[in-house]
Amino acid sequence: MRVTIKDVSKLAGVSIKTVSRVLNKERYVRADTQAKVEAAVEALKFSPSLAARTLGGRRSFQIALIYDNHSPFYIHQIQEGVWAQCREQGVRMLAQPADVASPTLAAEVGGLIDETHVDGIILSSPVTDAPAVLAELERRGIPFVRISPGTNHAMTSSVFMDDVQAADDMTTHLINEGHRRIGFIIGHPNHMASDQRLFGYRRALDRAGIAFEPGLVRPGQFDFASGAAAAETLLDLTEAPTAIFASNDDMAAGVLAVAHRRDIAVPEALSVAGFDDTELASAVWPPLTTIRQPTRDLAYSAAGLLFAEEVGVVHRRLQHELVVRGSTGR
Amino acid sequence: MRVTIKDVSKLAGVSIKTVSRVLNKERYVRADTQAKVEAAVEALKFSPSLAARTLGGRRSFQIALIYDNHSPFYIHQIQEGVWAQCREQGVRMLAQPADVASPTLAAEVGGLIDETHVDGIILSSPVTDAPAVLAELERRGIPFVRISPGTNHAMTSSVFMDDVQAADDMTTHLINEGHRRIGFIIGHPNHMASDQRLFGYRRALDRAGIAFEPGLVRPGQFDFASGAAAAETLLDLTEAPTAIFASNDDMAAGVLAVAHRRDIAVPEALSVAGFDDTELASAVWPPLTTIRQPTRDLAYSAAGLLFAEEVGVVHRRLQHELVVRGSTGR
DNA sequence: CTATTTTATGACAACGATGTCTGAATTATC
DNA sequence: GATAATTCAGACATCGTTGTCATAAAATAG
Repeated sequence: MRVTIKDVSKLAGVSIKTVSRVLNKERYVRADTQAKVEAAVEALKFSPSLAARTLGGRRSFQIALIYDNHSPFYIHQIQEGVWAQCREQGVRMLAQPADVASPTLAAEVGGLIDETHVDGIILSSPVTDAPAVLAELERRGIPFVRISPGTNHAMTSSVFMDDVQAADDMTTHLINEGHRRIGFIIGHPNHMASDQRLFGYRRALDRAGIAFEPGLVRPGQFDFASGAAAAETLLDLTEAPTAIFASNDDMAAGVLAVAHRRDIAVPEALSVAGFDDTELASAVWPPLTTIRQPTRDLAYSAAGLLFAEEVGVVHRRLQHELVVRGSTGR
Repeated sequence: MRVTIKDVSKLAGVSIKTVSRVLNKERYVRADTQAKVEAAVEALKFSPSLAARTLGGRRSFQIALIYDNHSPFYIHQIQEGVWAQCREQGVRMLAQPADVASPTLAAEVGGLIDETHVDGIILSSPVTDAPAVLAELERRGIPFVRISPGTNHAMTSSVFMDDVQAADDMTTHLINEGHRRIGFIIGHPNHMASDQRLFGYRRALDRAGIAFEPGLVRPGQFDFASGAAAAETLLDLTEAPTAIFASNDDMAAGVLAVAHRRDIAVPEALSVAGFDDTELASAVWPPLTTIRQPTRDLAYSAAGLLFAEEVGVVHRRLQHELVVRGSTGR
């Protein structure tokens, strides 16, 4: 049979309430009592039932991570970061895929909260910017933190990086290498970061006095196929770009593939840049010059904010980094 | 305040037990009573508390997926598949990273079960073959299903593919393309599949009457870096192989990178083959000839077996497929 | 038409923790 | 040394469901 708090209390010779106190590190427990209880917990290998703690108490020791992002790398890093923080805090993580386009998303999130009583929620882009979800969460007054939201005015904490500056950095890097015709592949329209990266690209061009050419900008979906498709049309231009900056690594890999197929030497004839520095960036040839987005740290940090009490609303910006590898140059 | 079963019962004009009956699709509820209850549930947007159901009842409506696999692609597909099945069954999935090398793993799994009361567990390779974990699960008598276990004699269900045959198929394919010196990169030693793939490679060579050369076989870790390192040593041989078969796509990507760096044309001067057909296989250049492992389906199937009652122990083999792309040929 | 079985519903205890309240033991204060 | 404040520990209600049992109503059997 299951080992319960009752068994522990019996073995330790104290009341169940005292065991509970030790478990929750409450005040007013004598050191020797605590030691007795801890010994009993250890001896019985007791793990308290989350269900009972949730039902009886005010906490559930669970948080949910809600995501809708089709880059496995990205999700993996996000999960990793949140999970690491949860482990430190002794809290379970519920990973919940979602579909931002679904009209029932807010209701589903509400149902999740009712069912699981989660103590808080981490929202990953693009769910960070689904108005219905935000409204639902605010209505319920449940704590939540957003990772890389597109809008910063919400009355809730967030962690993010400066997408505009990062895209600016990358574009400037390409300009400094002598490129004047730089193609750009936009990210998935659901993600606000897509606009910001485009904006950073334009800002860098402006500063360098290079005219913006709409023909050099193509839409994408953050996946390999759309990156390849965009590359095809860009390289078909009579005056093709000498560099292509894709809004994420997956699309940059698509560009590389097209370049290889057409026998265009990278970086000699075409420079290719990505964004995110996921595992993919170093798994392709040549390895991608990219922006190291501190994805795992963003996630770790976000979960940290969720647990930090009394800190109020925090908007924490984490530093990105330009990682120069073999895919750019002249 | 939270909507509880009491509110529903009040609105529907029945007892809470009757609401519970409807929720659990029990027998002996009149059709009109059922309709009344369902209407009330709908009107109040009631979602029953998992904690209370778990505590009061015999089920927790949760299962856990335990994995320790460092290929984000693979994990992603596994999670996807299990999650899809859980969604259909109205059950939550707890994704739990683990470290097979940790001496406390079995205890951690035990703690997880005690804490969450999960109804069942999905084990993904290599946790499928951690004796301490298997013993712990069997001791507790909790249902579990293994995905791609290395050993088949356990008294519990599993889903898998024929790794030996798959590796044999790939090797045979390379032989048919005219290759006689075929390098092989072994997978991570923790994974039983690594041995099986090596065995398939040898079996195909034997059948074709090609002598096995230990020098053409190198150890790997299932990651990019180890694949690249193995490729370096293989290509340094005085009589280098004309084809390299890596035990997974990540390592094959490493081989490709080395080939590119050394200006070895793929597939003209060197054929490269992978295994798994993850997203990576089509994101590199040239796209990898590989074995399509039905990872997502394996996971989906595994979760299905967990929920299927009364079927007893089932060992289900799913079909693999040789996917020929641009990285092999002559 | 009565006895029996089947169907349908409700009352109430139980699950295993935490929260609240109460009181005893210890320490601090004057 | 008496009183007040603080520390420590236990009794008991409570959280929101499901399981068990009792029993009423309806269907079936004889």
